[in-house]
Parts: sequence; structure tokens; C-alpha cells
Amino acid sequence: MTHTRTPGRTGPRHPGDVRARIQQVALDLFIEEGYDRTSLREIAERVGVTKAALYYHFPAKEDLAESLLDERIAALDALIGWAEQQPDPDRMRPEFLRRYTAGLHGPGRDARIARFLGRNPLVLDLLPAGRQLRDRIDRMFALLGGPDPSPTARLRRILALLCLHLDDLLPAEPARDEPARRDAALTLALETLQTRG
Amino acid sequence: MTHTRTPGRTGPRHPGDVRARIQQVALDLFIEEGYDRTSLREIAERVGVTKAALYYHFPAKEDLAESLLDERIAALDALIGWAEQQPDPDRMRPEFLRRYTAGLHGPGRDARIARFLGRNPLVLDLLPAGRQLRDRIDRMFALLGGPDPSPTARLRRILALLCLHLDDLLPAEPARDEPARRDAALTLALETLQTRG
DNA sequence: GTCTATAAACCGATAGAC
DNA sequence: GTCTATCGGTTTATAGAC
Repeated sequence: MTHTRTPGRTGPRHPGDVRARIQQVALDLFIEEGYDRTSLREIAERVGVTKAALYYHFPAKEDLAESLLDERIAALDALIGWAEQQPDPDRMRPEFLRRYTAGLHGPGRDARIARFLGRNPLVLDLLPAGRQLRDRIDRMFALLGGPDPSPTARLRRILALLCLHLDDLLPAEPARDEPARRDAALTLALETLQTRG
Repeated sequence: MTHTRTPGRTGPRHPGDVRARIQQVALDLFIEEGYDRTSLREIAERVGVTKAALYYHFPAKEDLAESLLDERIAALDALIGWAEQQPDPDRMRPEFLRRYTAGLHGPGRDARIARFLGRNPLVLDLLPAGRQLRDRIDRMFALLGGPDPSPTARLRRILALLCLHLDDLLPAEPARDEPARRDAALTLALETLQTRG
């Protein structure tokens, strides 16, 4: 038995684990200049290894992107699981939005993954994990609204969730990512969801 | 003086003007599979000409994309011009939203150009015309809100305009592009803009 | 685990005939 | 205006040494 470990497992042998650093750098570049325009050469260069080393950790470029989405899918699954256990949907929904935005801006990469998707929406069609993610989004829409929604009610719940992603969808604004802005977004989301027009 | 015309001018010599057909096909493909993933070979194939013919009508791929954005910029300039002439801002703003969505879904390519941008947001950074378009968007935000906005008010006007683009931002939904849905979006946009929280 | 070297494919773009 | 043919560059991905 050797000390060699599968690169897919967690638990870095040394800090700055290469696999995680590749993910970090790739995420940065995917946000900055787009998934398609980011080459593996560019990622490898910034990490400080060669292109071939990337292929040791990820079989293909798509698998590197998938590994990022998997984290986000797991986070959403946990949240959806919680929501489905709540007995009172009317009390669940506002708390759902609070937990959603809290999870987005807590520790971890979720906030940047959301921005990655906001800047590369076609990834949701392109990758298998993207289609899985879209399935989770649809289930969240279902949770946010009651049965048999009117067109307005349908749009309203979509809009409420979108509120919390304004900064991911818009091109860089001066005031992005400030706590006050996040609070304002949550307030707007709650108001949007709860208005009965 | 010959009959040869500059391809940039309007007035087709024959119906199905090749330049316009290239734009149509390119727009379709840019929406379906993304700007970066759409090759000139693919566009030429679907139009029924060779790649080289494309270069007669557009000096480069970017110029083809720019030509699409130019139409949208002109449409927005007209709308912004109207808004700046209105004496009463409080009466202008709801009407602005109505004209904005009417222009989007009237004759012309504007609706599909908006979807092109929703699916390829990085184009706004990439192309010179994209940055011009962003400038128009900023000016519309300024028109929609009064001076010295609170964080909530800032987000609110952004959200109102975003309402009218929900179908451009979301992955294909079953009920996209129906008049009832557009009416619901306009109602929501007006409500979002006018609520004073 | 990381390297050097290279394969194979595709891209945007150009030259020049017609 | 459209064609054939091709150039030069970049990309993803692989083979094999260490």
C-alpha cells in the first residue's frame, strides 16, 4: 500500500492542493472571459503547471467545469431537502429565500459559481451537470409557488429568485457584492414573492 | 457609374438579400449554441454559400455580430430620445416601460437580439458595440429612477427592466413568448417600479 | 504527478480566379 | 459576389519519459 491517493478524493497532501487550485483558477477565468474563450493552456499557465498536468486531474475540459457545478448541485439539493420537510409552505417560502441567499454568500465557492453561470448561461444547456442544475432550479420554482399558478404568479416567483442573482446577471457594477446591497435584494425578493396582485 | 452597390446599404436587389439572410442565420445560431461555438463555416453552410462569401459582406466575425447590435442600439437611442423630451418624469416612466416592451416585440429583430444577448452576456464586454449598448442600458436605469437613489431604489429600477427580459434570460420555458406572459411581465414591471418601500 | 513533444482537428482569415 | 484553395495559428487531447 502506497501513499498515492486518487486525485478525486479530498484531503490535500499539502496546502494549495493542485486540483483545488485548478478549480479556483478555472472559475476565475471562466467568469472573466467566458468558458469557451478560456483555454486549458491559459489555466495551466496561471496555476503554474503544464497543460498535460490538467489532464491528470480532469479527463477533459468539460469535466473540470462539471466538477464546479457538482458543488452547487449538492448545495441546492440540501436546501430543497430542507424545504420539502417543512410542514407549512407559507412560512417556509420566506425562510427559503433567506437560506438561499445566505448559502450563496457563506463560505465556499457558491457565489462565484453562480456568477460563472450568470456569465455563461449556455453552460446550462451544454453540460450534463448543467441540465441537472436546471432541474433543481425548476424544483425550486415549484416550491416557491402554490399549485395552479396564474401567469403573473409564475413570473413572480421566478422574479423573486432572480432578485438574489441580480449581481450575477449584470455586468460589473460599482456597488456589487456589498452587504447592504444583498440586504436590499433580499427585501425586494420577499416583497416580490409575497405581494398578491 | 455601375449598378454595383455597397453591401452595407439597404434595398435588396432581389428578395432574400444574402446579407440579411446571413444576419438571420447567424442570429439563430448565436442564440442556439452561443456566439463562440458558432463557426463561420456553420453559418455559411446553413445560408447555402461558402465561408469566403461571408467575408465579402462582413470583414470579420465580430463585424457580423456588431451589425446585429447596431440595430438594437438605434432602437434604444430612439426610445431614450423620446424619454428625455418628456416634461413629467413620473408620467414618463410607466409609459417608458410600455414602449420598451412594445418595441421589443414589434416588427424587426429586436426580440431575438435581446435573447442573443441574454444567452451571450459576455458579448457586452467583448465587442465595442456591446460596450455602447451597455452605456444605453445605464442611461435607461438613470431615466427610470430619480436622483440620489437608495440601494433598494437602485435595485428596484434594475429589476423592473429585467422583468421585461425574463424570457431572454431564462433557459427555454414551455410558455415563452406568449402575449399573456408579456402582459404579466409588464404588470409586474410597473408594480415593481412604482412600489415605494 | 508532472513533464516534453506531438498528433489531429478546427478556426478565422486571405489570395486570386471567374 | 461567389467560388476553390490554402495559410497560419490555436485548440483539445494523447503518448511516453521521468
